[in-house]
Amino acid sequence: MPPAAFAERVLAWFDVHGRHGLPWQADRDPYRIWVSEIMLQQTQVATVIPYYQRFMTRFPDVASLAAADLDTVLGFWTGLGYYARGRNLHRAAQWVLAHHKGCFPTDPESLRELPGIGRSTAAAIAALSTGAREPILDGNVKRVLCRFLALDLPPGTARDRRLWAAAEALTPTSRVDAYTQAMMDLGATCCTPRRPQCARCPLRPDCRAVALNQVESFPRRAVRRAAPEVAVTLLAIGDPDGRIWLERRPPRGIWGGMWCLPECPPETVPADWCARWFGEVPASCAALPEIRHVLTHRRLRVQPWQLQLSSGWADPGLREGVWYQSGTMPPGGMVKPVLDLLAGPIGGVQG
DNA sequence: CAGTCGTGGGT
DNA sequence: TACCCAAGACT
Repeated sequence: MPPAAFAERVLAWFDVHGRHGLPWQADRDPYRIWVSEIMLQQTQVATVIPYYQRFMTRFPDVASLAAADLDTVLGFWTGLGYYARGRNLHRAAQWVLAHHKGCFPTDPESLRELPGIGRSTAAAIAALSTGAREPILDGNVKRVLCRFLALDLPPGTARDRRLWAAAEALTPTSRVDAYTQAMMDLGATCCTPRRPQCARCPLRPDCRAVALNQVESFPRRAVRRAAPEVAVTLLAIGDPDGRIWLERRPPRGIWGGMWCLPECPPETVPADWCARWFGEVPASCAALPEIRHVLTHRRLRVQPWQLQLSSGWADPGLREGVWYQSGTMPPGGMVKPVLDLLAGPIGGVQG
């Protein structure tokens, strides 16, 4: 099957069955496309849409994003996960202001200089915003090509080399923007990881995985170890005004740059920790129901404690953070377990 | 280069 | 329930 025929079939399918009304498809503004591509990394379309709408309303152009505080940006990223994307997005916007006079680049070389943009994302932005012939290789395309070629290699650089070569060879010379969107749509809605709808696939007649009757065997999966369980103790310390103490997590690592309840080291008694850092033994100290929170590489057993300070001048002095009134504007991005606690046990009781 | 980085949804 | 995985990039 010649490459031109491959693209023709994919495009014909796309014209009828592709997704055409997505919020980031209204125009070819590279800034808008960029934000969508970053949000869509490892995140499904349905999850992204509300976040994208809010984000674009608050940051309609790269200048407004660059001018904002990182806290404000991460506030709009709260709940999306992989918060390095938000941090990189903010840094990249400032890079564009400094090095491109606020005009968002569309060539792959300039795009690759921006933090958070790898080879595939750079190609996607270029292809979608200008129609340049730049092959992409995201998870959708990898799955489609692994099946079409019955490529029986484990995940890794060797397989990626083959897939990039195939993607390059199959990318057409015209309608590249539509083709790029088409391949992603095909993978997301037809050539799905499980229960693929091969009967509706334009590539079925020439799909080698179909010929082998082993579509779901491709792509080969990585052997993955179970995420280890980690115990985390979070302290919800209330002041006499009913506010909760929040701290910003270090810029790297889990929940980097996000606001969270202070972590009490294991083997340390919460009341002692409070006395150590707040100079006051709390008037009350009670354990709340454990929260189980799953991340990619860890399963957290979050043990929250609720502590109440009685001193009218309670001020940690020794720690960086803020007193947060539940229900008001958060100081920045908040992590999911803390959101849950503030919406439930903490916010409800403390008001 | 293998490990790291969130969260929600589907099965 | 406990997996799997979803428009990857970075170290």
